[in-house]
Amino acid sequence: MSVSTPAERAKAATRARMLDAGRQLFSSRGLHRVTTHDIARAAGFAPGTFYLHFADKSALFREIAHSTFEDLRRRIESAAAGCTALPETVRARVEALVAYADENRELIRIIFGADTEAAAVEAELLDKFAELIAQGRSQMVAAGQMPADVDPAVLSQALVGMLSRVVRWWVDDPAATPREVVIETLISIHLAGTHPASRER
Amino acid sequence: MSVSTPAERAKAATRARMLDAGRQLFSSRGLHRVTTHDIARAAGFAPGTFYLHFADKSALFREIAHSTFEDLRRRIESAAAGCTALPETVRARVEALVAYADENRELIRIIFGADTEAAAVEAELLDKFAELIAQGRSQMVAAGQMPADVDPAVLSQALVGMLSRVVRWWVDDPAATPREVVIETLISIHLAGTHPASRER
Amino acid sequence: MSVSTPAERAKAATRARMLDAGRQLFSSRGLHRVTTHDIARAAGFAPGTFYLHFADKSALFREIAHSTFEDLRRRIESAAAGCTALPETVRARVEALVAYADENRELIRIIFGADTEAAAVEAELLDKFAELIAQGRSQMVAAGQMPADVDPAVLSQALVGMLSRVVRWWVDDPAATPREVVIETLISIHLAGTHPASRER
Amino acid sequence: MSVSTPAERAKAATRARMLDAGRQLFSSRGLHRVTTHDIARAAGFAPGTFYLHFADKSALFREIAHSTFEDLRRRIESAAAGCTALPETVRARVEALVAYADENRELIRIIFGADTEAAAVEAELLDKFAELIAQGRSQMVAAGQMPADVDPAVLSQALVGMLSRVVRWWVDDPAATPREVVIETLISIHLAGTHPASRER
DNA sequence: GATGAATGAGTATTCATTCAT
DNA sequence: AATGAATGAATACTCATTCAT
Repeated sequence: MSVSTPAERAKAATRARMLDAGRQLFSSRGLHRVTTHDIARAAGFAPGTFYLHFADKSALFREIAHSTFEDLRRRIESAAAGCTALPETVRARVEALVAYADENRELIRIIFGADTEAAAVEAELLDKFAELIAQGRSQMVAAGQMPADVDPAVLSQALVGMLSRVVRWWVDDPAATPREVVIETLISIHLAGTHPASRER
Repeated sequence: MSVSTPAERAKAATRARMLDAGRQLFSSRGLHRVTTHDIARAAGFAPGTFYLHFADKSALFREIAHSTFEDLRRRIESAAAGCTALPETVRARVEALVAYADENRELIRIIFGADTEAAAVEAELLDKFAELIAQGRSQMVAAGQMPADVDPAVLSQALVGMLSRVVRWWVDDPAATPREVVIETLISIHLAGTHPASRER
Repeated sequence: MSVSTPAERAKAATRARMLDAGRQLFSSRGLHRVTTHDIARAAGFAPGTFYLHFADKSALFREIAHSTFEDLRRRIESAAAGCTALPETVRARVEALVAYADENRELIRIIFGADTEAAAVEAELLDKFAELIAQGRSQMVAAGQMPADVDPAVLSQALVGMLSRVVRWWVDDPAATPREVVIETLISIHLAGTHPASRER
Repeated sequence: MSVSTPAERAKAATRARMLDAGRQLFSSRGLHRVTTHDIARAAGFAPGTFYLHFADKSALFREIAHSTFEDLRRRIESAAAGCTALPETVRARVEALVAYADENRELIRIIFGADTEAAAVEAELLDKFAELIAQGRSQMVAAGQMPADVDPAVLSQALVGMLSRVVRWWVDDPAATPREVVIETLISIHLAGTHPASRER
């Protein structure tokens, strides 16, 4: 006994083609430079058909973004499924994230927001910020201290910011930095952040 | 004896009021949900007046974003001006950043991009990402390893991501986390990231 | 069995109504005193509908102007189709031009520029008109006497200026001058211009 | 006793500079691509000053166009002042017109409308031009042969159209046709038109 | 289910003109 | 007489969304 009628299957297929078209267009042009007509046309349908499958443009966008994110989450979790020790877990997760980014550059732009009109300005500013930090770093040569009290919420946000920023930055020019370097660096900061107490002092 | 004519002063005042209005509106609504009419009206002028002072909407936005960033940069650099040792430098910088964020919540949203239509979705996703990481962390108890090879570019991006994300996250609900906790956490990760070699191996 | 779908027919009908509305409005008010809203409203549609059928206002204008001109050209050419001798050809052409003007006063204002910033389009059309005349002239060389001191390019421009000006002037107040007088005068100047050598010297 | 106070002279000078600036700008860009700000700036004054001297933009344009036309009329009339016979009169007038066009290419574009929405003004001027020609014709009746089948009004319009079109066309590319060829051709058509009876029938 | 013509609110931008200084 | 900041009406063009077929 089939769980779907032919009509249902046809509808699902149309929906899927719209989602595909949306993914492609949003990742290259961003949310507001893509019209519902663009999406319908790219999917091979008339403008009105869009609204037979999605409430509005942002509903499609949300669906794409969330489903992409769930994909990524599954990848990360299953990669670390068999790991018990911390370092292996971190390594597995970071490797999964970077692999996903490498394979799905456009999708990374959707979920980590290389989107938007303001993105150009924001990117400039964050780049300046990176320079500022890099300059500071070059002056630093001595050893640091690491207190034991690391707030979990702040830490999470910090790691999110670090991972999303690095991944987003890397997919724009993957040739500039070998994948392994990205992975090792992320792992090492990750572990350092989560285990500061393990450092001497 | 003033170096500017009354007309020049009036013009500069109008410009300043437009900039203020823009800052306020952009920080709460984002670039494309604000019109040039909105800005002019909020500043107390007619629509056309906007174009007497700015080439277009994005020119105003860029000016606000860049000048705000320069403010922040100055704050950070002068805070660390007298420091020589690494830990003090890092502390001074982080404290300056967090203080600035605390005092200029709306501006932080502009320069670190809480902007945009897609921001809502992006924020949701990054929050899920944060949970994912937090969950993973709670399972982790053992010590990590830190390889010596930390790529400077990746590290910069990682720190930028970390700092901007944490600050942006914190200003949305500063009451939830004491400022000192944010500062100490950022410093400890920062130092850990920049001094991986200091960990035992 | 019709070759067009109902939708295509509806679209073509809308287009045609826009063209009609444009012809009417342009001829009485000129290109820049007519808005795309005016045209859409006069045709019975909403403003946005205009852009479903024309790229912009000047595209509509060009289409009206060029198609009108082609109409006129066909009228003139078919009127002179059977003529072989010069005087009959000239008479047939002039009569066709004046008849067209009499029947299509508003259109004459559009193509011969009773107003407008549409000068670019008008210039193109008058240049085509000059070519038309030059072509006619080249056929007359065989049968006619062409003095060496009449430059063909200058002559074409002179005849274009004469014909377009007289026709444009006449349609503004056709009652003031009988059609036959206009025709006979144009013919006599035309022949004189093309046959100056026939004058006694 | 001076007829003007210093203040009056200053005002007249400002006015004159505005007129000059207008002439230059209108001839190269046409009526509606020049703003009152452009004119004031080019004349070295602030925007508001424009309205101290002219009621509005079109008043300035009309003044420029009419005074230019009066210049041309004077040139033509004084050139033919001493002529009594028809052919010499026609020659003198045509030579004066072509010489003026050659020396004042930009001004020709203003009065004979190489562009512009200034059609209303242009139409007035061409009507004056037609009168000028008609007047000349009435003087020729005494001396010349005027056939019954040439309507004076139509003839005037025809000559106006011919002369203005040829002159306007020629100034756009004077190198393409020698001045003498233009002159001789215009004269020959002009005489043919005014003396059609002289043709053999 | 699909179509696609039509909608109409929304918005950036220009510029002739005014008027307080 | 000159200034120049401010005005605000005007307008082309876009696009998410609807609905009759």
